[in-house]
Amino acid sequence: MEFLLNPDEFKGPCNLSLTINSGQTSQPAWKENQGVFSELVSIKKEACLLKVAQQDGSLKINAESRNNISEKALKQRIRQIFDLDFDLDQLYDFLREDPKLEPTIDFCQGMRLFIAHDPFECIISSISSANCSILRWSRSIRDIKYKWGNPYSFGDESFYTFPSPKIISQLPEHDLEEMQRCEDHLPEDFQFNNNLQACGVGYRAKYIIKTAEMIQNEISLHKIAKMDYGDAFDTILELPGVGPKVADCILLYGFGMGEAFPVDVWIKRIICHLYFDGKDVAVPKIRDFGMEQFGEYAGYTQLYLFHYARKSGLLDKLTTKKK
DNA sequence: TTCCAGGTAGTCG
DNA sequence: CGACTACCTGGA
Repeated sequence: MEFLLNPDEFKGPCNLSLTINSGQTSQPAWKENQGVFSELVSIKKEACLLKVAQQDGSLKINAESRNNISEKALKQRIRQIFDLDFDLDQLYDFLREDPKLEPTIDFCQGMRLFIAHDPFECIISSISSANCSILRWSRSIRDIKYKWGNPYSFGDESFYTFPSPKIISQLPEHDLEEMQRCEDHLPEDFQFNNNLQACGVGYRAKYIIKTAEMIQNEISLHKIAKMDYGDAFDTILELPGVGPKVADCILLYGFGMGEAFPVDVWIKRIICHLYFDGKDVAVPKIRDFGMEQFGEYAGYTQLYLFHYARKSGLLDKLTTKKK
């Protein structure tokens, strides 16, 4: 199935590449080939290979699946993933009211939240991203999918689903545990690599396993999606490896809760520079400030400020000045 | 080679 | 509460 999603079907501009490549921690960037972005996405429980490309202001959508999917369900999913129901022009009106935020508009024209297509994958990605580079956690997620996800082939391309909470919860944590579970007689120099730590997640392996177990047994993602932001925040904070920053990333990029204001060290530096005269203010205070100051636009403001700071050279200035 | 980035959990006051 | 530090790993 192939069709165009025209600009009159969503609110404000949409820059696909900017949205997908802005380093949001919910999911690794989608596979790109000559401007076409592809990913295996579940639509009404049906595995579907989505291909999305920018065509002027429109989005060109191509979808393949074993069984038929209605165009309506497909469109709905696309709107959700790229946050197309959010009115960017309204955001720009808001940003223009603050001279400190106004410059971000030009740098981020058309950039939207890139909402995770799989909330569980988003949670594991976010835990893996804590204290870690984008390159490293993206690799880990890729390895996890490759090792334990279900493969789907479309033409000559292969994609893997992200494994379920049940599967992750039962994985060996590291080499030693994998060795202990193995009853076969193996050569002396056998390399154990079917464990989580072998995917480069480091000490987060135990958090990931325990989190998967809790999601499997006691915490319903379905319910979190329906909670208000405050309750959802308190609930996912219970997951091991999830602190305030990761919780806000999950709620923003995984569940589309726009009032979340994830504060990492970069955002802290940017906010201290812009709003506190370069003074060092503690992270929890920055979070309070952001939520109070930016309200329902806190999430987008965080996204825009970060991208703006990176592209304008402000970020470099803040690191070398070390303040 | 050593050093360092970068959130969370744990400990201590 | 706030301040401090260990934690895996990969890139400088």
